[in-house]
Amino acid sequence: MANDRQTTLDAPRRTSGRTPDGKKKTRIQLKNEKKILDAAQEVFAEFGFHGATVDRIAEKADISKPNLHYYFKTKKDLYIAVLRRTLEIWLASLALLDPDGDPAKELANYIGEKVEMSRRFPTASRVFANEILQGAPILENYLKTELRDIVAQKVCVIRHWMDTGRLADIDPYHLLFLIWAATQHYADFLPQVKAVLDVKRLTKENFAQIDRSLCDIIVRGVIPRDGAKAD
Amino acid sequence: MANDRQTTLDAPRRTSGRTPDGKKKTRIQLKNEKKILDAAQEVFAEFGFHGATVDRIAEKADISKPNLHYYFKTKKDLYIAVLRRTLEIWLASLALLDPDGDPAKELANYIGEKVEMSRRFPTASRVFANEILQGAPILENYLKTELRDIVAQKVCVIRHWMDTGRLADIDPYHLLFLIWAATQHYADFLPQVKAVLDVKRLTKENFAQIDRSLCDIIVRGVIPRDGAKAD
DNA sequence: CCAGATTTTGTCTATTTGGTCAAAATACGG
DNA sequence: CCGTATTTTGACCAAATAGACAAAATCTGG
Repeated sequence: MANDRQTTLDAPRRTSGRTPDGKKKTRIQLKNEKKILDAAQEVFAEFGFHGATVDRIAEKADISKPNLHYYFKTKKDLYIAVLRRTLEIWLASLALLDPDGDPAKELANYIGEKVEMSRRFPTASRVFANEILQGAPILENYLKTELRDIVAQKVCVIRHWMDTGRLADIDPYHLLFLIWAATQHYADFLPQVKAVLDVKRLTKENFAQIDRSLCDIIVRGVIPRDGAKAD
Repeated sequence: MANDRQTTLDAPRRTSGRTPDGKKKTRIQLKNEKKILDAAQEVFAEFGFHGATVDRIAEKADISKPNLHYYFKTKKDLYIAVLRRTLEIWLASLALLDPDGDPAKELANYIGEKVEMSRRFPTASRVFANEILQGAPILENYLKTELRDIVAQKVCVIRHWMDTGRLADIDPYHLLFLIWAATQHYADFLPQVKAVLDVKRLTKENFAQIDRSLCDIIVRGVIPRDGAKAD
C-alpha cells in the first residue's frame, strides 16, 4: 500500500543533462551517475533485479553506498534508469528495414546489426532478458505501447514486401521474433554457447560466422525461389 | 571457505524413489517432495535463484518452512533438484533427429517438438534460462560434458545430411542454436510476445501458427533448392 | 495398542540487505 | 577567501531471509 511511486517505465524522457527539478547537472553528477549506471548494468545483467545488491553495485562503481543513494533514491529507481539506457540501445537496432530496399539485403543487414549488438552490448541484452523473464514488471507498459507500435511498423514493411512478391508468405511477427531470438541468444545464453562450442570466448570471427549462418538460413528461408536474384 | 558441499550438477542420477542412504522413499515423502518441487519450479522460474525465497516456495507448496527444510536441507539443494527435473525435460526433446530420416521432415519434427515443449513446460524453460543467464553456476559442468556430447552427436547427423547433399552447407551448431533460440523464445520471452501480438495469452492455435512459421522459414532455409521434394 | 521411526511445527538466531540521517568534507561562485 | 550549495561518509536501523533445533504430532510395523 505504501507504493504509489512511479513503477512503470515511461517513454524514455529526454532529460539527460537535467535534474528532475530542471537544474543543470554538475560535472561530478554526470560522472558519478555514469559510473553507477555502468556498474549497475553489469550487476543487474548478471543477477537480475532481485539478485543484485546495492552494496555490490556501489562496490563495483567504487563509491560508498550512501553516496549511491544520494544519486539514486532507491534500488528500483536505479534499475529503471538502467533499463532506460538499455532500451535506447534496443530501439536503435529496431530502427532499420527500409521498405524500398531489397528485402534480402535489408533483412541480412538487420540481422547483422542485431548480431553486432549482441557482440558489443551483451550485458544490455541480458538486463533486458532478465526483466522480460521475470514477467516484465517494469517494462510491461513500454512493451504494450512503444514497442508494439514500432513492431507494427516493421510488420507493415515486411507485408509490403510480400504483397509485391519479393518475400515468401510467412507471418511477419514470427519472422521478427525469430531474428530477435536467434541473435540475442548469443548474448543471453553465452555460457551455454561457449560450453557447447568448447571455446573460452566468442571472437569476432565467431560472430562473423554466426552472422553468415543466420543470414544464410533465414534470408534463404524467406526469399521466394523463383524471382530471387542469385546474388 | 565454508562451502565444500556439492555445488555442481552431476549427471542426473537415477535415484528417484531412493533416499541418498539407499532406503526406499515413503509415500508421504514422494508426495511432499513433488509438491515442493512443483512450487519451487514456479518460483525459481519467476524470480530466479536469488529472487526466490524459501518462504514463498513453502507457502506455494502449502507446507511449513521447517518442513520444507526437512526434505531439502538448503535452498541450493532444492534448486539443484529442480534443475535436475528440468534437465530431463530438456534432454527428452534433444533425443530426436534420425540420421536415416528425411532431413526436412526430421527438422520440422524437431522444431515441432521444441515448440510443443515451450507451450507445455514454459516454467521449466524459464528456470533453465534463468540459470544460464546468471552464468550457469550450477549447470556449467553439465553443459560442458553431457550437453556438449549430445549436441556433438546431433551435429554429426546434420553433417551426414550435408555430405549426402540433402542439406545446404551451413554450420550445424548455429542451426541448432537457431532452433533452440527460436522455440524457447515463446516460453522465456512470453510477456514480450504477448505484448507485441496484443493478446492475453498464447492459444494452441497461436502455437500451431508458430510451428508453421518456424518450419517454413528454417526448413526452407536449409534444404537445397534443386533436389528438394516439393512436399 | 505399543515402541520406534518419521514427519511437522513453533520459536529462535545470525546474516544480509535496502535505506536513513546527521555530520563532515569538498566544490564553487563572487 | 568566504559563505553557500553540493557531495561524501560513518554509524545506524528495520525488515527480510536462510536456516537451526528441540519438542510435539503422526505414522507404521509387529
